[in-house]
Amino acid sequence: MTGEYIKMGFKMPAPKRTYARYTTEAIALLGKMVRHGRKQRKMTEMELAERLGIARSTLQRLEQGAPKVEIGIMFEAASLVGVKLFDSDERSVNRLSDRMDDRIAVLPKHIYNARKKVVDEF
Amino acid sequence: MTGEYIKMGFKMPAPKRTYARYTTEAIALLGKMVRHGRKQRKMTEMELAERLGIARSTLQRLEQGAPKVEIGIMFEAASLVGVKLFDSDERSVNRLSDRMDDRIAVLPKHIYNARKKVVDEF
DNA sequence: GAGTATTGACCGATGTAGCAGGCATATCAT
DNA sequence: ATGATATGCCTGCTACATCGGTCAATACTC
Repeated sequence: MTGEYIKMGFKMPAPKRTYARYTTEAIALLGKMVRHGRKQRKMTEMELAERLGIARSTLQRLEQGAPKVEIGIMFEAASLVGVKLFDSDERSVNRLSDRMDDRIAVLPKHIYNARKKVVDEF
Repeated sequence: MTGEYIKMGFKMPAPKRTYARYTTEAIALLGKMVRHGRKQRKMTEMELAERLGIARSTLQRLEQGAPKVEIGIMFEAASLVGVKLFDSDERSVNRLSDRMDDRIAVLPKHIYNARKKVVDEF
């Protein structure tokens, strides 16, 4: 029979997560921008890490483009060294956020898909 | 005397991390864009979560703008629902990445700050 | 050149993000 | 109206990201 689950007495090792190349490169680019911005401002890794409240090792992973750093840390680092997210200032981000709310409000609250027939036949 | 450290016999609770308002709102905006993109494509939370290989609860935190989601997941989600990071396509990101390398190569490898006199005097 | 700060690369311990799952509510199709 | 599905919100468990540290190599100042 297909489609059944087997109850294991132990936890299976987590399948390694994969990322699309575009994702990987976007993160790497952001990391490089942070590094560039940091050097332009003549900050050492240690200084920036301290201002961010993180360990130097974490900042290193961040600048190297590790996909598993907290987005909060990454964005905070970026803005701290002068990398503009969204190519707009704070107010613009605010307005964009509100406009997104409006747009979402227009869409249906729930999404209903074509009923999936889980008949599992052939 | 000031500036001394006191060795505690136990570990102090981690000081809660704070984020600049700009950071918080930038993340919230990205989350809303993901939600908007998902609904436009008529995907349910469950569907998108499965395609991303994450739990629905994680996707919810992501769309709500939680600062502690992995940047890899956030970016993957964004590109999966059609949110362009960097306002450019994949090739452009590649070129930008290379150009960042060039720019960084021009800067000094190490940053040397004015010697910090840790004399702790007054 | 000597001296020193920065960086790159590791590593063990531990707090915590993500996961799995449950339940109540909202909102869609019929 | 009724049933079905999606969403909001919550909780305990576990793997792993972060922390804090060390060491060697680099490359800056003087």
